[in-house]
Amino acid sequence: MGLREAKMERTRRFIAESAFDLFVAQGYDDTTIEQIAAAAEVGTRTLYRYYATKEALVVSFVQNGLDAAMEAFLAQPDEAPLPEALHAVIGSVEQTIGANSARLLALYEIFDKTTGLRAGLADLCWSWRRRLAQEILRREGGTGDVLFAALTAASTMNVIEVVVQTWTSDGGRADVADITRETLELLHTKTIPFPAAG
Amino acid sequence: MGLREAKMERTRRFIAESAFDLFVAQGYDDTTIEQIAAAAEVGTRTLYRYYATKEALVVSFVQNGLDAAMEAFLAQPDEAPLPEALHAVIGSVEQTIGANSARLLALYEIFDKTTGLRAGLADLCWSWRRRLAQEILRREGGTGDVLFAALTAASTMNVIEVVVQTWTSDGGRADVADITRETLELLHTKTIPFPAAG
DNA sequence: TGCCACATGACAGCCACTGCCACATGACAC
DNA sequence: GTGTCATGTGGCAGTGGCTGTCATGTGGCA
Repeated sequence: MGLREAKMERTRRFIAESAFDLFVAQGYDDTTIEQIAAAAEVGTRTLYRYYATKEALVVSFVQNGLDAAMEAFLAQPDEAPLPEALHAVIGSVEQTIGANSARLLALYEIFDKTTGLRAGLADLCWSWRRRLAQEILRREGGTGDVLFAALTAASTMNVIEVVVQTWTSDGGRADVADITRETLELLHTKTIPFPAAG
Repeated sequence: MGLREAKMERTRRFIAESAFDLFVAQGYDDTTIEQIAAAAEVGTRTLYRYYATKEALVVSFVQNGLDAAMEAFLAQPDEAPLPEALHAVIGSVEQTIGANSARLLALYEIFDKTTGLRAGLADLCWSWRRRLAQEILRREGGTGDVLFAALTAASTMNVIEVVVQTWTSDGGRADVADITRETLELLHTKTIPFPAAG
């Protein structure tokens, strides 16, 4: 990697960090792009070359975690049983939470206080879920049914949501491993009451 | 209902219609609020009193359909079995599709061409799903587990998504009843491969 | 060292959205 | 009908997110 790319990567990270700090300190809505750019020591035009929207500055942190989870899934060989591959996803999430607990708590506080950010988060989860469904379909040989893949992906996303939600609402005190274990156990004890076909 | 409220309701509808027509004719991004306000014969300031954001002008149509579906669920007595209540939701969606086929197709074309609208739609589905999970939890006496409610709501939302997706991607030619029947049948033939608890 | 590609940042401008205020118009009492 | 009040309406100025464009500066490479 050349000196140029390295500097850009550093700048990219610094911008996100600066934005994050400002959001925590004075809230998302009350922070302007100009302030972030000033704190990150770049022009506003440059900032927009790194992050397309203000929302992206917040969402990028969650995106990084979800990207890692997707990579963990793709790292599993296609021959491995699907539940095992999905377990790798959950494992990646556990690891992400463990490695960024403080930041995650602050992050979810920002999301909580800023209703306008919910859409961006929902969209991110939606895209990720869609992507996972595609990959599941590919693993199954491309001949599997779409609904099965969609439901499986949705369930996985749901586990992640519930785990993160439980963990954060507890203030991050509980052990993530305990929460996921309990959540996954619940998954096996209950069945979804699907409505009957007309 | 007084003369005043009636006029406001008419205005409200007329604004959404005008916006919809413009979006179809020249695209979402290329339509300004001023144009919509002019077409609806109101001031821009007034328009914002009816719809908080430009996005809301599009999303409101989907929202109406989801609202009806939620009402159909709530109309079921608490004593009715859950699958039956959920079936009422699907039924409501079927009905909505049948009664607004032309508009729905145009609507989803707008969503397709405008990537920026995806977030609003995802957020809407997210809120609805969350609400449904709450109501399921309430039906079960409030003592049920959160994950079960969340998964059930997610599955229901998934069925709706898949049905609508299948129907629209077919150009609205197929019979909605056939699609839902096949979708619900699939739900019973496959089980989700939940990962094992750690 | 000179050239090129490209990252940067300043400036002007668009447009979604908001606060504020004057005005008009239903609703209601008399 | 008429006065009065509550409330819907719309204009105007302003904020801030975001974009196109262009001159400038800097790393990369011959």
